Amino acid sequence: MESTSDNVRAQMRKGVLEYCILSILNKKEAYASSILEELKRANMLVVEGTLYPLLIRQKNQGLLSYRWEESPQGPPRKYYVITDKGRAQLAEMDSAWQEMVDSIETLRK
Amino acid sequence: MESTSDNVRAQMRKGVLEYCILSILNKKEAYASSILEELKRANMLVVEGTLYPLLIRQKNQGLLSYRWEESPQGPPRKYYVITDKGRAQLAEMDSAWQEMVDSIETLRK
DNA sequence: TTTTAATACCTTGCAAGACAAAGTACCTAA
DNA sequence: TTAGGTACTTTGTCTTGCAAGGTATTAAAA
Repeated sequence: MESTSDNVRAQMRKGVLEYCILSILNKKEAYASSILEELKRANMLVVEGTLYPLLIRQKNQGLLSYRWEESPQGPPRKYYVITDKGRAQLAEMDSAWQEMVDSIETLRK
Repeated sequence: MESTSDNVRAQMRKGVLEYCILSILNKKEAYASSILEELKRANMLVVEGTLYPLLIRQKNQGLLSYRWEESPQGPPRKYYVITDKGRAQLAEMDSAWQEMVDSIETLRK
């Protein structure tokens, strides 16, 4: 049982997820599960099957790097860190996002 | 020759296109080519191969209807009109959009 | 009267990506 | 040694954006 509203939100989230990930990692390095929690807090819910491939793509593009770190409990964590290239991309995304907000406002009048 | 910036913008546009179409048609009925021009004016450039299937999908969902009208020059035009269901969906999208703007702001801090 | 150009709509095939679901691996405590 | 929690990864499906090519109508030029 899923509302229309959920579909709408899910659809809109697409394309901005990369921006969200870079935004989160720009503040503080993080591992996938903690990123999921932060997205949840911001009402930008995403699932594992979406996030993991996305992180790998961004890493392959040189926007992120990572290092392994021991966990207090459970298996080691893969901490992702934003790179210089990632920060440059984030700056571009800031402009792109602001432009899109303006465009929508124009269309809505 | 395409800049990174173009990719970023194209990526972000995805998922908001349906919102743009409904926004445009909420103001005034329009045919595909005129919708393309309005999107271009708002810097939300889209191509025919994206727009036509999208209009058909929205029509099949009952968000739009259409009627044929003679053109002053050339073949007849298919004017799309937003339906009551389409307006309800647009209202949902307004909330969804505003929430997303807020979420991004939260993430960017 | 054929050809050209402009306008308009539509379809096909490919590729990217979101997601559900299932799988692998590590660690601790009962 | 099994159960449960944490964490990362992969597979398969479905949707959708888009390039490219196609069809149809009209009017004006050659």
